[in-house]
Amino acid sequence: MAEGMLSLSWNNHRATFCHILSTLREKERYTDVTVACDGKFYQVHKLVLSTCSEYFEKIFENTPCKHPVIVLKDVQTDELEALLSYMYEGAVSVAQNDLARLIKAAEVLRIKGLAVPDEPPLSESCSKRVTQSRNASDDRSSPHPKRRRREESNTSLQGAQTSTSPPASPRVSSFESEGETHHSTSRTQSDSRWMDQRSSEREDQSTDHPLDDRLGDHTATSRSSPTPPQVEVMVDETLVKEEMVDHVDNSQDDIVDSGMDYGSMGSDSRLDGSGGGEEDPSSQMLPNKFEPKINPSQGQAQQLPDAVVEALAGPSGMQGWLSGCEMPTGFSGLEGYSGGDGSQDVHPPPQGQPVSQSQAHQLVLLESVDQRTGETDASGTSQQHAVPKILRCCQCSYTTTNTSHFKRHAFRHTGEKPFSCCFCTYSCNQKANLHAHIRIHTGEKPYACSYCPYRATHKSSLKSHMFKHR
DNA sequence: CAGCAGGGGGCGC
DNA sequence: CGCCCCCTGCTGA
Repeated sequence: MAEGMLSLSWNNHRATFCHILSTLREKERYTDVTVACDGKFYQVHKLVLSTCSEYFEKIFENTPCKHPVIVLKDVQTDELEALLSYMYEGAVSVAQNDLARLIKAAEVLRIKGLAVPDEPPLSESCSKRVTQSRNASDDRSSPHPKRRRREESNTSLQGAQTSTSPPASPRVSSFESEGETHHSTSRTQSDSRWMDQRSSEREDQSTDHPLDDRLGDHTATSRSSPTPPQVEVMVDETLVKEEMVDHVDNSQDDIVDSGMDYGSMGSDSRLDGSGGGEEDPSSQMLPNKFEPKINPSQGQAQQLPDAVVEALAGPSGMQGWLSGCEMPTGFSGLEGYSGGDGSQDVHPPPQGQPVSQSQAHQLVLLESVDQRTGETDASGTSQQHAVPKILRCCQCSYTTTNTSHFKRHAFRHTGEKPFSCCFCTYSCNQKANLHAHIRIHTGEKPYACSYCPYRATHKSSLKSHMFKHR
């Protein structure tokens, strides 16, 4: 269900991080190492130093004390200051005359990106974008990881960072490029942008979902089967940093666990919702065809009362948010009473999987009752009588003769809300309700009072308003 | 005011 | 007969 997974990007993450790091250094907050150089002391952070230099990293590994003092002898203060600025900010301005001296110091300290090839945390795609943003003169950039590996295989790390070779460009160039890239792909100030972003993120997904689509029949745009997260994209190289899909997977695992808990909780506590008290005793007699076939925990779900079922569907609205302006992710055709009309599950079940058809049956058990004989017919095949069948919900006392209403009612128990607002996270199970909801975004107030300028979004509001005039 | 859910009726197959 | 739309009323904030 890749459609339900969103990749959250902090637009200015790198810039913010660098800025905060520099600020912390200026304020000497959280510093845990002192670098002494030519009589001067610099309060810095192990994390930063070890990140930017394996030299420092090894020093800290072999220095268990909490706040070591590192005395640098072969480095001058201006060089150290430049290198610190480089490490904290990713960039430093240096006079051309001082460049060789700075590189020399960087070599001594094995500063990544300057004297030592930096590790490639960037994804390949990200690297490509960075590369594309560079001009020809940017050959100074850090060696490409693959090329670097070759070099490392032939020479020592020290040898690879030859002083004769041009100094690797500071990572800041990469940061800036990445930052711009993220800006272009992750702005989420509006849901429409979010839609665009998501559609652009998945290049293979060519279908946009304009409002009309959303308001229209979702069958045409629904996805019949959930697709796994974009793992194949993640496995390649190191996209983890950017896409965070692995985190989503983990969260899904968590959801699985919680779902199991919910299931056991529901079966134990029997929190009776609205339908509990009025539940038809006959509903307890489950036809064999509705016996749970998936696993025990899912079978428990079928016994859940409305409140629990709806809680399983997710009270936070996150699912709706996850679906966002996308089409609902999971697709749950409620076989037997949905008629394959493209009912969609925007509330993924706690297992992190869309409600399968069989699962849906487990969530809501519906049976038809012959009005004259009173015989139940779960398969809905007793049509030899002309009289309308009474469709009775097994989860509550709802009865109707209208199959459409019956199916619609089933949404209440399955938690399906196929109609999602393209302006916010709201979703509902009736299109008309979505229309009414969208009025709060559009400001439309179609119901005008004929006696005063009052206008209402709901006709019932107007009706109550009209009492004032009577 | 906004959300929710059920009823009625038109329309097409 | 089923789908879809609109209407309506109830409820809670």
